This record gives sequence, C-alpha cells and structure tokens, in this order.
Amino acid sequence: MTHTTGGRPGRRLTSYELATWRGFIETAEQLRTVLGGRLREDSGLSEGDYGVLLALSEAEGRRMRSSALATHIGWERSRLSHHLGRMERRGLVARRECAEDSRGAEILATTEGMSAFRRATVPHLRAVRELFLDALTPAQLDAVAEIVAALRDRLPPGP
Amino acid sequence: MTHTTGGRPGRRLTSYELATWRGFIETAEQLRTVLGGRLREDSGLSEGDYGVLLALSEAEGRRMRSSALATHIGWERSRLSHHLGRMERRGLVARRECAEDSRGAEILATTEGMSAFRRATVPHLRAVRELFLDALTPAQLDAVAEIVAALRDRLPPGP
DNA sequence: GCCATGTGATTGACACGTCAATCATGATGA
DNA sequence: TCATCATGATTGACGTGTCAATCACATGGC
Repeated sequence: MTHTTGGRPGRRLTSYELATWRGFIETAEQLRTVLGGRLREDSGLSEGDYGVLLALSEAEGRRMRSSALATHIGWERSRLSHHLGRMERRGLVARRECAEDSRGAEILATTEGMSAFRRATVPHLRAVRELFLDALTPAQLDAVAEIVAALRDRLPPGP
Repeated sequence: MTHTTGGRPGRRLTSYELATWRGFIETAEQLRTVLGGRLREDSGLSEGDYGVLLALSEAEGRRMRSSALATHIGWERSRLSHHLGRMERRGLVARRECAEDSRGAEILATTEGMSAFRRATVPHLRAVRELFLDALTPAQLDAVAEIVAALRDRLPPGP
C-alpha cells in the first residue's frame, strides 16, 4: 500500500507526493470555505468572528485584553485590530480602555455578539461532524492527530 | 491508540475530536502561510501567481483561454479575472483577444512571468519536501492520501 | 525629573477573495 | 430578422490579511 519508494530526501517529487500534497492543502482549504459559508448562512458570522467570540465567551466576564486575545487565537495584532474594528461596527464587540494599563484595550462581547455566537455554535459543530469527523474512521482520525503533530514539529514557531 | 469511543454520530464533540479538527485546519493554514512566505522571498510570486504560471507553463504555447484556466486551477472566474489584472500590471501575463470567440480572452505567460516561475519552482518544491514530505513517514503519507480522498467524498462539488 | 527604550494597540496601503451586477457577444427559435 | 437567452469575462463594493509605520503610554537608568 506504500506508494513511495522509501525516504527520498532531496530528490525530485514523485507525482504521488505532489498529488498528496496538493490534495492535503486544497482539501483543507475547501473545508474551510464550505464551513465558513454555512456559518455565514446560519449566523451571519465569519470564521474570524466565530473564533473571536469563542475566545471571549470562554473568558472571565466575557472580556479580554486585546493582546491576550491575539495570543490566544494565534493572530497577529494588526489583524485582530482590523477585525475588531469591523466587528465593533457591526455591534458584536465593544472596546473599553484598560484600567491597569492605559495603553491597553479591553475587548468585550456584546449581548448581540453572544447571541450570534450561540446561534452559530450548534450548526457549526454539526457541520464539523458531518464534513470531517463522520467522513473518517476512528483510526483515520487518530492518523490525522499524529500527522498534525508531526507537521507541527517542523513548522517554525508562530507569531 | 484509538481515542474515540467508536462512532458517535450526532453527539457533542469530544475535546479530542475538536482538537484534532482544529489541528488539521490550523496546520494546513500555517503550512500555506509559511510556504507562501518562502515563495515570495525566493521569487516575488504569491501562491496564486505560482498556480497560474504553473498552469500556463504546461499549456500549449504557454497560453490558455481564461475560462479553461479558471477550471483547470479550480478558481471562480471573477477571482481569476482580478488576479490576472494584478499579474498583468506586474508584467507576468498578457491578455489577448481570442480569435474563435470574440467574447473570450487568451492569457499568456510573458517571458518575465516564465522567468519568475522558473526561479520559484525549485525552492518551492524543496520547501514542500522539507515541511511536508520529510515530516511524514511513508505510511503517514499514504494515510494523508486516504484521508484526503475520504474527506473529498463528503465535500460538495466545486464551482 | 528626564530621556531612551520597550510595549500595547492602531493605522494606511495594498494584495487577495467573494458576491452580485454588468457588458458584450454567441446561439436559438418564432 | 429580431427578440431572447446563454456564455465569457470584467467590474465595483466590500470583507479579509499582511507589512511597515505610527502613536501613546510605561519603565528603567541616569
């Protein structure tokens, strides 16, 4: 069942290797797109919105320092800042000055933001089950976990 | 080694399932980002540019109908149109009117475009080997191929 | 106290992607 | 022929993401 001819470090890629790579990256991208579309239909939230609101919903008092939020969801700060601007315009989050450090900002989810998040979460998790978990056998799911761990080891540390 | 408790259709996601899902989607995203950054450094091309030039480089006479190109690389037409506009401005491709159908456009890679593509290709494939293929055992690579096939079966057909 | 330096966060410019609308041309049928 | 509809492609508006620059405030050394 193994199509590779063993380790081939530094060699030209076989078409099998190339196709597997492309398949991996394209399938992940398509999954993101489809899930994102459903999320949008169900709740009007984007994947980014969902991630931000998820983090805030799990935080003490539904509020978090902007930098902590960025670290928590693994985003660059400028990305978060732009995104929060858009979410604020839509009334999903609010910014407050930070008491301890006047440079800082506290982000908090609005009632409307939490409501949209709750509306999103069940269908979103259902879609993850349907398109990802249900497509895989338990052994394949374990394989995904292993593979992800192996790939992460080679990846340079995040921002 | 199996962490799931067997098929759990319709149930709430376990934290293992959720973490595996998140790991999958985030790792793929990070791989794209890192590969994209290297590509940019090595050649000044984005991943999109690379895909377009790859398709053109393999086409008869380095030219292709816009719609054929879109289908070939799996992009929506408007996306391709915008992207070609940016590439044309940078001198990487050129648009010509199509002889057989005056509605159509022929896209062709310029000398400069092909030169950038050649500059990009070796380091790009090397990076794919380094960050993806070399990180996985042959059995894991086969597992990726299987998993990708299983996921694709559940995915709605493309644009 | 004051300045240099670091840190939290925002901004502007620009590339990328999607959606809906548009436009021109080809094909079809009364 | 001409009205209609389909098709190839582009456009505009807008959300998203990155990079480099900026701004305000904190902090530590003198």
